[in-house]
Amino acid sequence: MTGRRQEIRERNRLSLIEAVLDSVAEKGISETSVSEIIQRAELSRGMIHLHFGGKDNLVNEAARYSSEQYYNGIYALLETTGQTGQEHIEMIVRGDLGETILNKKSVSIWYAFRGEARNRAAIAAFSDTRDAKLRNLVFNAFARIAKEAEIEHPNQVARDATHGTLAMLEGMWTDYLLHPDSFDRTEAIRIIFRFLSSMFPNHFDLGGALSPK
Amino acid sequence: MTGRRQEIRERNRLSLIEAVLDSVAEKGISETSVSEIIQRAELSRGMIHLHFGGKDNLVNEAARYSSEQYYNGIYALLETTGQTGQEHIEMIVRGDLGETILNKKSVSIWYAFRGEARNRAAIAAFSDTRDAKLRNLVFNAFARIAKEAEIEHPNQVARDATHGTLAMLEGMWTDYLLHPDSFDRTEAIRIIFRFLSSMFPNHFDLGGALSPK
DNA sequence: TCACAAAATGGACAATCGTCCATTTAAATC
DNA sequence: GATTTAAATGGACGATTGTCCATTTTGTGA
Repeated sequence: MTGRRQEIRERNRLSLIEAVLDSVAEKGISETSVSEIIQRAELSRGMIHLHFGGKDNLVNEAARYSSEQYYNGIYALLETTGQTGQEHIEMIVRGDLGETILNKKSVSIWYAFRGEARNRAAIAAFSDTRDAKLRNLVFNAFARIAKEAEIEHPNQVARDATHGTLAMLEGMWTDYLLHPDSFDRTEAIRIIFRFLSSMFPNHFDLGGALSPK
Repeated sequence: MTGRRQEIRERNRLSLIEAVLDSVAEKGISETSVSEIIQRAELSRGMIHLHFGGKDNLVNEAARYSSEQYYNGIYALLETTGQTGQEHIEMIVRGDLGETILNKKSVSIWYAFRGEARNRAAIAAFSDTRDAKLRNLVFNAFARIAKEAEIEHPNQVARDATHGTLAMLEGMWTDYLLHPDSFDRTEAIRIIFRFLSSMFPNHFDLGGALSPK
């Protein structure tokens, strides 16, 4: 049997990353120590140095991993929906605010890393990557919608709609962070579509995307 | 000369709080140690224990102080403007995104504390207070606007507009956090008013508030 | 000016931090 | 089954953490 060695190695590596994320979610970054991590991963002290060369690198890898998980989740959803611009937007809004992507653990982790982003270039970079990818998806959808709507300055409107929608989603995440138990996903989604249906009445209503005429 | 003793005492107390905020802004929460704080405040090691009973209490006080500063800033602006709903909204939007309130230091501090909010009840409480006060101001303004606009369900619309606008402001702060140098305040403001002018075309345009007819 | 007391000092302290490496374990190869 | 070697272990290490208090400083009132 070959490869077993490497298989265990990679499993341990992943255990460390997941231990960091669990700890960050439960206790915050400042209480995520080496002792805390290896205890959760049920591995020995030296493993962090062996696999990552130090605690900081491990934390950075955990941030990257978490960021990739988010984007993969959104992207997977996009492949299950229709191809109109408004369908894409609806899927992104519903996905970004759905239980799978927005939950207590993910939001704790995300904001914990954000809080460190200003002082850790590596973490800021992953935060950015996630943003840029999503922004592109959303802009392409709004660009199509704005063109179809036959309004003036469709490109600028698409840019503004992208910026505004993403900002609103971001703000909804903050609401959830601060009040996870009273947060109302349905209401959050309706609010976003209320704004979008005012801007593009032929493409959205309060319930989400409209079929093309 | 009496009171001089207490005056020095309070100045030192404040120095400690400001030292915490400076350190959090520059190095993040996890690197804000007792040594770092007393070095910045140019005071002795024992002062933290003497004035606050421990480091955690001091950090909590710093979070409260910072939160109060924000609200005071917004509130001061409100007193310099007209009294229509749309003027209030415009002032809050412009104020919240203006240099005085939104700058590199304030945003670093705010997001650093947010990242800890999930794991420190005291900090979450201040975060909430700031939110609740602002939410109230904004809702009252939109309630007047929605009533004037003579639309259906004015109360629900006002609630949604409040929620959406605050979420967008929140999202703009995040943009600034991640890209303080390329962030465009004018653009951010225009985007918000683009959304608002779609919802309330008689009250807003891309430039902000409209005079009542 | 002197005695009193409040405030500030700065070092001692145990606990914990992250790093590193000599040693042990166990998979892979012969 | 014996040998090789990569991976994992866990304790030693110096540095740093936050707390606390015996001592010193300094403003206040007699």
